[in-house]
Amino acid sequence: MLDLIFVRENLESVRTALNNRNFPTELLDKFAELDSERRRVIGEADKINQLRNSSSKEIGALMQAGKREEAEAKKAEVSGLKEKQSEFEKLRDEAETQMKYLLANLPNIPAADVPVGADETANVEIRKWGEPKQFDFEVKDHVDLGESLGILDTERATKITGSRFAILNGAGARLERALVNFMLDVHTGEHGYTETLPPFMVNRKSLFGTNQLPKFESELFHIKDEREFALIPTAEVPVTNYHSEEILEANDLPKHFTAYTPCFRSEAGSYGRDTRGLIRQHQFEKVELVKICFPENSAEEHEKLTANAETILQRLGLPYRTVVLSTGDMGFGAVKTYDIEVWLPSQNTYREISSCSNCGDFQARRMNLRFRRAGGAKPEFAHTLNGSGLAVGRTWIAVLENYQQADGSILIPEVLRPYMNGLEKIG
RNA sequence: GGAGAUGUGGCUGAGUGGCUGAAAGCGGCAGUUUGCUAAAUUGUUGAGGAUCAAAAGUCCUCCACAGGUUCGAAUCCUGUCAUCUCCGCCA
Repeated sequence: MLDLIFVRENLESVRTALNNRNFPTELLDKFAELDSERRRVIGEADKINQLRNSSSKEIGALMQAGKREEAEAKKAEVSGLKEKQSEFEKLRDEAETQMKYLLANLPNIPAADVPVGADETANVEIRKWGEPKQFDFEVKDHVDLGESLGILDTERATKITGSRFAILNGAGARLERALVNFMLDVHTGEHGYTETLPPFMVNRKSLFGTNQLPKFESELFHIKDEREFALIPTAEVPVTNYHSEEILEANDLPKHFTAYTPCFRSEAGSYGRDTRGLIRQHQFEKVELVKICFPENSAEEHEKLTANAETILQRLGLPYRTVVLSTGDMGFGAVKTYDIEVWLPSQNTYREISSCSNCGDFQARRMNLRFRRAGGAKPEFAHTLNGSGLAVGRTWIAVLENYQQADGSILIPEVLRPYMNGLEKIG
């Protein structure tokens, strides 16, 4: 959420930012009018409240002085105020709600160094690691590999649940678990993150805090229950909200969390895409990285977080490239986003395996996450960052495809072998 | 699932209708004192919003949350949520 006063004072640069994001600006067109109306009705409501408060005090004084008749006269006078009061409070609440709706639906302002462009074609590759391996046989994709090895079963998952679900078996399930443990060990042991295991369901307030609501309701799986919980689409939701509604001490910052969770996405708008295999599932596993930090450090923390995610791919020996998303391709709440894309031989291309975003104070303002600098300073909004470190399902795919052998077996990357009971090869 | 209790500021904890944005203590901050540490002592110390060029000042809102009663509510009433205790059930 953008700051009200910031929008008021920078209306044109906000408009430019929306245009660069291919975002409609009609909400913004209503801003000035709504802003002055809001201030007007707040002023009116305050004035009435002030009159009521002072009159009530007078009544109290008169009662105490024993002047009953005067008090009764005053009472009659004040009771006439009630209607007017509730009328203006209603107007005020309405204006506040409308302003909040407007602000809640405006995306974040991209950082100055984000490439301006309409879509993903304007993304800029900033580095590349590893060389795609040349195979001297015809490569198979992860579905063919996994099913012939008996470690992947999509048909039965469809029977049990539905499309876009999968079952991993035997060494396949073990590989998934090995990847999770490997990632968590590196992030906690070497990168200084604190492991956390959050709830897999969250309330609507938390979803608002991390921008899933109000705009992305349809991408969530909602629990049919009067409590209105939803399954988490990413651990970013419960973990970033960890300190919502709090004022942290300066020496509490920065906070670095890593969390392994399943993620649930309805992906309502993507029925035609990636229908085969594990690329796009309604349920997938992810190891997430979340940081809460000082505003002045968030850009640097963003670089480090991205590097932390890349480390996993390097250790696994998986070729990847990192791109910075253009203004037209980046997410709603981000100031700047790096996507890490892993090489998939079967598709002969790089595919997203991690998305690392600096959200600035956008989420912190939504969830009222603040900190106080030493010396009793005014509370300020913290900055929040998040990134996948990594999407485990897609890493599983990348391992199968990049480490496949001519006979259809899978060589297990060295770093994973200790997590797989020393197993060197599947198949 | 059943029965009961409780929800006050960073923390502990007073406060059963008006002078309470809220006693007291702790913590924090600033000063004084002490050779240092520690201690003592004085003062100060919540958040959001409106007004204002800005600051100061003034005003409004907030005692879990949402409603209600009243001229007036932290205080009375209703609902929700959370926590605790006991019983049941379960991993």
